[in-house]
Amino acid sequence: MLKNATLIAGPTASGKSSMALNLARQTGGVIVNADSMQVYSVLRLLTARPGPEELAAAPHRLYGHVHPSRDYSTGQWLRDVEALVEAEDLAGSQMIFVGGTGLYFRALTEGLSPMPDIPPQVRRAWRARLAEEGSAALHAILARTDPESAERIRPSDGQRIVRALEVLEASGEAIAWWQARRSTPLVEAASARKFVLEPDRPGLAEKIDRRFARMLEEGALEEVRALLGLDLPADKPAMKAIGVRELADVLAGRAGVAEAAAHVGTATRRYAKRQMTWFRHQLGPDWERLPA
RNA sequence: GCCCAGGUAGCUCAGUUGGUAGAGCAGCGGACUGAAAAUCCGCGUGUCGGUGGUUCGAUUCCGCCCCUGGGCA
Repeated sequence: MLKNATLIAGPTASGKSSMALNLARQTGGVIVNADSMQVYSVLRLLTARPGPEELAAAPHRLYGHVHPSRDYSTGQWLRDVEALVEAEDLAGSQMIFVGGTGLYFRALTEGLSPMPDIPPQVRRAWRARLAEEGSAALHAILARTDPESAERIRPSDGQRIVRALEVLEASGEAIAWWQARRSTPLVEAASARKFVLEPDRPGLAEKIDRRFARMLEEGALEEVRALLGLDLPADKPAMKAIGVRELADVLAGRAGVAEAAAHVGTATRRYAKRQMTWFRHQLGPDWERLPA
């Protein structure tokens, strides 16, 4: 278990990366990415991953190390962190986890339930049925096979319904059975310094727009062109990064740059709002809230 | 200056044969255990341009004024 780690959570564009960098410079610590999109290799600009200067100023780990064709996940990230600590013998060093994915922080400090591997064909089959039959029909199936989970999951929440169904089919056990247990947390919460950045909304909205303008100047369109060149299925997580669909529309001539920028702004503000809601209620009072 | 059209939510607009109003978008609140930048749920936030008048009652009808767009001069 890692002691004395530093955790920095915050909504997108709140300045958490530079806070982590400053801290790493002072302490000689290692920065570890806790953001579900910054793991993907081709999306450096669009996911606001640290650039060459930042990377040179302090060690950064788990950034851009995943090919977008892969289905990454919280569990995979946790295993990557574990392997990293092992491989580089980081247990005694200052580790700084930074990112915007609340679930990753929870997995880190509270552990994650063990889950069965899902055979790809099982996953594909349920997803296909979701697309064809709709979430309510699958919820009805879940109500028969795993009534407890069906009770907790809304009939409209297709993603969670499919998850419950695939875990049940792959393992023969209900997802609640798996979730009742938890792995030992990787990070000792009590000795960790935990920060949440809480920017004011209007200021954040401005920063989001300025940042996207900069992304465009630096070549975000080319980045999306490269991603599209991989010809990946639309349901790959990397394809869902904010800006991919919008800039794909620009490349295809379906939208202008200004229109795309407006849509990206809206989507990013909503994302930041969801992040802030998550941090507000899902992270405990032991997290120090910092105005940003 | 005159003649039209319009002024209703942050934006674009609907509507009320007179009983203080509702859509879309934006926004806000919330849920969250391997897709989490995902997925899902909930919520109109309003001097109906201003001011007089008619009326039990005006955002609605009438007068005047202001503003915006178009036309004629």
